[in-house]
Amino acid sequence: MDASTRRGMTVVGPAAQRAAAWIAGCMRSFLPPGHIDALKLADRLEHRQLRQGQIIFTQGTHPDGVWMVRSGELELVAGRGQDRVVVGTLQPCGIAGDVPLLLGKPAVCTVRARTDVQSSFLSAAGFLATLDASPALTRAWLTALAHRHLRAQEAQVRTLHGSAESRAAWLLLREARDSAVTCSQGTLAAMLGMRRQTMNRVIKDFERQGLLRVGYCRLELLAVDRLRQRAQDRA
Amino acid sequence: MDASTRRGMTVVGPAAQRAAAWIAGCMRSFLPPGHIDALKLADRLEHRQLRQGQIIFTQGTHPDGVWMVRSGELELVAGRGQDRVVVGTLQPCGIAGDVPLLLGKPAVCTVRARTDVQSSFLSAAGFLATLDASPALTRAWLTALAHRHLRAQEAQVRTLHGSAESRAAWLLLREARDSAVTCSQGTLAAMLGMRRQTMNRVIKDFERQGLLRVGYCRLELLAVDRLRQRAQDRA
DNA sequence: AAGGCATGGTCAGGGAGGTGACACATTGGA
DNA sequence: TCCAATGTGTCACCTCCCTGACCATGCCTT
Repeated sequence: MDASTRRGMTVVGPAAQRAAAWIAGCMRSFLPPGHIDALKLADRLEHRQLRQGQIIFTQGTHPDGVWMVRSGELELVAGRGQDRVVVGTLQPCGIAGDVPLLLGKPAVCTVRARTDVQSSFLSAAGFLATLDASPALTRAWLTALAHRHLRAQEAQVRTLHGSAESRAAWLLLREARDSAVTCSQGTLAAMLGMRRQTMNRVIKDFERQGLLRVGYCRLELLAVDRLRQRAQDRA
Repeated sequence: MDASTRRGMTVVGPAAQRAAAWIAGCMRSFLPPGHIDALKLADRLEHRQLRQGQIIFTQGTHPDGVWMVRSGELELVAGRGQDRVVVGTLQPCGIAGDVPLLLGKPAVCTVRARTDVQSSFLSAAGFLATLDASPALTRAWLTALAHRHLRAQEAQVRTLHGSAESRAAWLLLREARDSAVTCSQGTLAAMLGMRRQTMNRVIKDFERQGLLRVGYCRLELLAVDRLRQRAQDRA
């Protein structure tokens, strides 16, 4: 924890300023540009590094704060073993833990670091205090949550119907960063409620058709346009 | 439209007061009790009656306001024909249209009145102005949206896995009002991404086992506890 | 270098659910 | 009162995906 974050609200250290700049970047579409309130939030943040595989909170428990992803990826998991379902992933600027805190209910998902993750942590008290202190941030948070909700609804529409091929193509396009998807085929399957074997069959078909290249825990998308077409067939 | 809603913010008519009481009831878990801001919102509301089957906005268009359900049921639909998917339903206190307005994006679902519906309508401008004017209401709205988001995530977890039986049992429990589900079997099937025939098979099985009674566009749940058990088998 | 563990690749068999079809019931409006 | 639209009930067929199994490969730790 940076000493400058201890000095209170009036004096703001360089770490907090960097954090504020990052937050403003994250919420650039949700906050009036250059709004000073980002600093109020940045001041309460605490940097946290997560190792790959680390679990930050578990299904059925109350998170003790909010995590905001700065780099790396988190995944939201429900169930275990054969019934493991990956409800979603959080890439940079993603937020975890706020919904259970707002509702005072235990989390419905376990949140796990898929890669090493740099994150900003905001304690439960700090989170609620920030919302009370800054209407502009509350409004921005509302918009950010609306964004996540829309994404979840889209996912539901896509996972309810369509062949394994079309759903897989859609998922790959959604999960890609720089035309590459970096997670195991088993995890991809768990995002669509299908089995590893089925996902592997689809992926190898795609590879044979030159749509992508397969590596270890890595898929490189070679023909995004043709994949997009596959995603729309029999939607 | 009530004349009293035209008199401005200072004088509040009885209709607005009734609306405020209703809103306070809806958001009782989200707003500090007795908070005066409910009146600010109630003052902008306009009563709207919807006939069964009426569509209030369509997938791909921009809603011109926010609808809040006072009685009856709305359904959120995506796709058409064979690919029709029912993403969710809104029962009393449900809200439609706010997410697209907040994001400035077109709606991903068509919203349709499943029954005759009494609703309160809030224009787009009124909605945004209300959020700007009342931090407490913004905060309440954030919590209400968190609630919907949690519900959507639960739905996704349940629809990704499990047999037709367990998913159907879960859905019936969720959609029931007073131990009865009032919609067609086709619509129930569309909520789970399955076919009418499959849903019918499951329902008739349930009926043979005494779990429910089948009517025209109506299912009466007779053994909620045993249904709940069915919902957990092979989750 | 070696071992353990996670992941990738593949196959045969079986079953759950989709497909298309048809008859009948119910509802609500002309 | 009749008719069209919508919903219910059921069937035979067939496809797609799950199941369980097995081995190969890549990665990390010791």
